[in-house]
Amino acid sequence: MTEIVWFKRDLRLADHAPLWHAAQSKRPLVALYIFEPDLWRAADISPRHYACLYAALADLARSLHERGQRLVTRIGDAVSVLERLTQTLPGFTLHSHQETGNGWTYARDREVARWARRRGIIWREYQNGAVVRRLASRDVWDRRWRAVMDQPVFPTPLLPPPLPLASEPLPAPQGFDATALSPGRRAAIARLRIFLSAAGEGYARGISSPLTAAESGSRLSVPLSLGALSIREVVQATRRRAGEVAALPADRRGGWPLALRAFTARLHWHCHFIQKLESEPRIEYENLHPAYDGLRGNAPGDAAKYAAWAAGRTGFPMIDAAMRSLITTGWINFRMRAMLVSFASAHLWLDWREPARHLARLFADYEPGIHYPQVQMQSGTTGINTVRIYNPIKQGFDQDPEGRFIRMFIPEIAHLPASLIHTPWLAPNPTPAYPSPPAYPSPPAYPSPPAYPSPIVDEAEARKAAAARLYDLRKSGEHRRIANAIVEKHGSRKRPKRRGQKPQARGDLFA
DNA sequence: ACGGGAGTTGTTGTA
DNA sequence: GTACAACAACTCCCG
Repeated sequence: MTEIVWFKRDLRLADHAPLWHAAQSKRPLVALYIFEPDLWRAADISPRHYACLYAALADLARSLHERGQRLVTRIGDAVSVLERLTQTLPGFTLHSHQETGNGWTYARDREVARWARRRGIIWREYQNGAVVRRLASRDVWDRRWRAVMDQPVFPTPLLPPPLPLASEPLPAPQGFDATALSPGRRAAIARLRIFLSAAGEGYARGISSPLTAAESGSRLSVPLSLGALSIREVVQATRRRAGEVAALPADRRGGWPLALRAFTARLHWHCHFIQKLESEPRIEYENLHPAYDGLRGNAPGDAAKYAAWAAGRTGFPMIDAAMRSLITTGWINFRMRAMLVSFASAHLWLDWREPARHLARLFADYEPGIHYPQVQMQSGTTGINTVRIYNPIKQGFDQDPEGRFIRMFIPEIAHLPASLIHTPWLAPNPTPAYPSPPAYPSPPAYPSPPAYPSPIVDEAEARKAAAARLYDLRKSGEHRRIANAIVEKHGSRKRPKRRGQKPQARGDLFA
């Protein structure tokens, strides 16, 4: 009898319930990763995800090796790979975390479950963080989150020696350097230390502007999405740091109390959002609130608008800089993500599904359980959140007053002064802005980049039209009736602000 | 952690 | 010193 620990998006050895329990049996143990070619062809998955995964797997393999074990990699769809393993390992128990992934992994898990039942193989699935499978009610969810995070982490168990099983080598990733995103566990732990000891002090202040967010944010989203760190490990490390800070004299605490509070709140929302997709997987494909069905996405110019948005060529500098930055680095801060979605869904009045898949492919830290609830929230299709339409010009003035971020990613307008860089269409000579052609006739050394486009919509007009349509829809009693049911199922149970407001579940950003 | 307008309060400059 | 306009800063509310 053998224990197989199937690693998915939980690429670590510590705080790993499946590995811990499998190791307690003292039976032979196989640490398995299955490379599933079909998954990597899905519309929301891209080579940059693979580059990150590959780095985190390499780290995992190294850790297993140091503990006298080995990572076994196999290629194929999960059921065939497992079926083949039954020939070498006649009896085994399969251990893995419950995965709240995309529709593809959900379907795959159901096939694996069916296969395991048919073959009489036991598949033990362990809860992932505070995300509860078959959650009956949101009412007790917060308390459960706390209980999970209060539990000590599972230590890395002692592992038995590996079985002589061959690995199939995985393809090398291409075209994306994941190093700066610290995908693997060692890099992630190093980043966590720096964040909690130094970089994170400006967290609350720094995460709004794309100029400062990369340094003052935790930069842990990629390793968290791959499970190279568990949320509980990060929560507990943050609590330990909060204890240290509290022990300092009040005038030596600096920005830390605020920073750590804000960070902890986000760690809490991490599971909170994933729970929404776990409870209602259809929101990857369908509007949470049906009143928005068919509302957008059937106008003649949509394809061109989408293409301009997706390439960072809308003519709105802050939108385009954010998109191009994301394309280049695989990461952008939360506010810019919200702005990008809001612009596609409100100003351009596009259905959120294609934009969501585009962003999923670009976000190296793509976490389906966070992505789809967030996209729907910023698109207004949850029906329970206040409509939030970002003005990209205002965001530019607020978050990048001097235009430094814009200049980094939009060379076409880098020459404009700060007073014009957020509204290049107001510049005296909006189109060319390129050095006049050289006097000699030979072909130019550098292909001259295309001119920066004019804005593809009128900002104020588009925003007002979108707001009017959304608010109009929300007026109906039918809309409200359904929204109340949605709040009951998904809404945060945090108390509303004091001052004797109605004690109902909040329908705001955090719901 | 939406934006913008209206209304309110606070500050400054001027006669 | 007082009166008051002009304007900034802030809160509240609604789409």
